[in-house]
Amino acid sequence: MDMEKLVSLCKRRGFLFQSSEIYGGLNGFWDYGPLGVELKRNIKDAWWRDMVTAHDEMSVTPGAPATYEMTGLDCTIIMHPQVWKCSGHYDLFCDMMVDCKDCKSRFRADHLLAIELQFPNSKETDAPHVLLGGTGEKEEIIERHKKKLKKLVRVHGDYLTLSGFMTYGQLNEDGRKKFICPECGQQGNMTEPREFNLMFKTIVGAMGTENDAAFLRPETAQGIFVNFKNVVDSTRVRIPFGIAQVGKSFRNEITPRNFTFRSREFEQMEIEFFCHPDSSRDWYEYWRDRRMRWYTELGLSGDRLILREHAEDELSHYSCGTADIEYAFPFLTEGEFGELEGIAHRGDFDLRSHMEGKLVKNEEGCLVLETGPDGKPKYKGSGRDLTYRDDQAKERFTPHVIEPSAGADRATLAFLCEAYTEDEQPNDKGQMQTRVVMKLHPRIAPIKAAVFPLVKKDGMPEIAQGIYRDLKKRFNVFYDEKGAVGRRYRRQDEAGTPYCITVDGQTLDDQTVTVRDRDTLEQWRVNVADVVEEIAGRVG
RNA sequence: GCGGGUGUAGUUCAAUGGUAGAACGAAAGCUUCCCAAGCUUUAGGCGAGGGUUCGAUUCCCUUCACCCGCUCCA
Repeated sequence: MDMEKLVSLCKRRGFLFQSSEIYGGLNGFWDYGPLGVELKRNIKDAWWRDMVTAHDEMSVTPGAPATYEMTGLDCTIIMHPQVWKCSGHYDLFCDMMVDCKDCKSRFRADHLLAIELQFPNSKETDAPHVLLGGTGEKEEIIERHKKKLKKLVRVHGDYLTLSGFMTYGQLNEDGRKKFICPECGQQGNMTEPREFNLMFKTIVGAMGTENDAAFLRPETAQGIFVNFKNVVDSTRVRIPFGIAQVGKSFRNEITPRNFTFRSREFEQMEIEFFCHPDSSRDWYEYWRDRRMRWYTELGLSGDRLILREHAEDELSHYSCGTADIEYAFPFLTEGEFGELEGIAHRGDFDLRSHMEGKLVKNEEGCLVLETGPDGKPKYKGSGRDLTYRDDQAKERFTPHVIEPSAGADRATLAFLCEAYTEDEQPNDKGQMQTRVVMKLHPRIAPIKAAVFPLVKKDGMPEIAQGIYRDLKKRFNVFYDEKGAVGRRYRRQDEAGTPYCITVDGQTLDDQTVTVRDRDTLEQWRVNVADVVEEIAGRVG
């Protein structure tokens, strides 16, 4: 499928517009049009209903290790700045970056390492002093510069590497002059480390200063963690249980690209599922499979949708298991997949972070409090007790967290891509014509049914309008009496409307109307009185 | 952020240093008994800002956006 065709259909039919388009647009921001807002809301509603309100906490859901409860939250976008310091986002998202002025490569100042070389056997008193730049292991960095090294060794003899890495950020001015770019080999050509903010910064208070800086949330999850105790205290939920939240998040992405796939303002659908450490692995597997099934059931086909378990070395420092649900978006190259949702086993990292302060992994692989140069905690936690007391087992523990975190905009985009179909259908003269049809699952289709009088006379519009009013009480439906009926059908095809109801001459005799299926073009007759139930039974 | 490409009507595209045309779409009317039909009519555009020029949609610069590649992607 050609992405340009989908983008143009989205604009033409009102699924998606560029934000602030009349002013030239704004990179990384998109608006949902009249059809798009319905589609996206249907997706969010389906998610909320399937995950939260329709969840049966009294019986064991198929595949689940036990019964569990689900509840929801809606937290603010701006939160206390300490939240992001303890969660690790502040350090991670507010980076110092270094660019090579020559080849324009960019590196994180704290990831760009320097290996210092000495040439003790050199006959020259002013023996060359170089710092090899690079990322990764020492051997990798030396390998990267091997050409240059060979030349140096020929002139100056063998070299010694001084022990210990230094990051570029730690180098003094002299060191930076001797630093060699790992990409192009130019020496002393890097910029100073510059601030690079992936979190949107704002000021709280009309007279606020930099001291009142706050951030728009880069994820919804933290609102759930900091409210964990509130939920436990106010709802009588017992572990295992999950808290769901749908809401906007913001990231100053370096390269927003690929339509809405990487936007700077986006909406997440997240669950933080709290369970006992001993059963966390089982719950992780449950949520991984449960979430995968959700997409499949709403129409994302098997071969374009994959579940990808992360390799050990790909895991975040706190995670002991992560899987991505990925979709083969048409704008990606063949064989590539884009992430729709990540299901992460986060252990007790988050709750502990907000109790104790920002955590890091030590040499033994254990999470410990990160300390600053003065030996004190770098970022202090809340000090609140976020452990959980199981009265029945008479046990107190810090719950482990399973996090299925889905992108609502990415899901919407995937459903749009999957739905876009072109087929050949005959026109009224029997000639084959290309038909564009959005084969959206009826449950998420923006318009559930359209009602037409076949022609605008003989009382057909009146009957059709009556059916329209009845349907409108329960569904988003559309009425149209203008022009040829074939044109009206095609319009609905592009909007993804699964059913069209047409009042014709026979209606006047026997009170039946035709129902047309969007995908098969089949038509069958239904009594006017049964239309609402007919549609209800089909759109769920 | 870098390199390349592209910005003309709602969409897809033309033409042009002398202020723009088509197709489809949209709207109105007539006609029409089932899949973008026909006839009539209407509305609608040079991404933005500078510069060169008597005059710029066209040439130049800047900027913004989109596409491709690189980079990045907790």
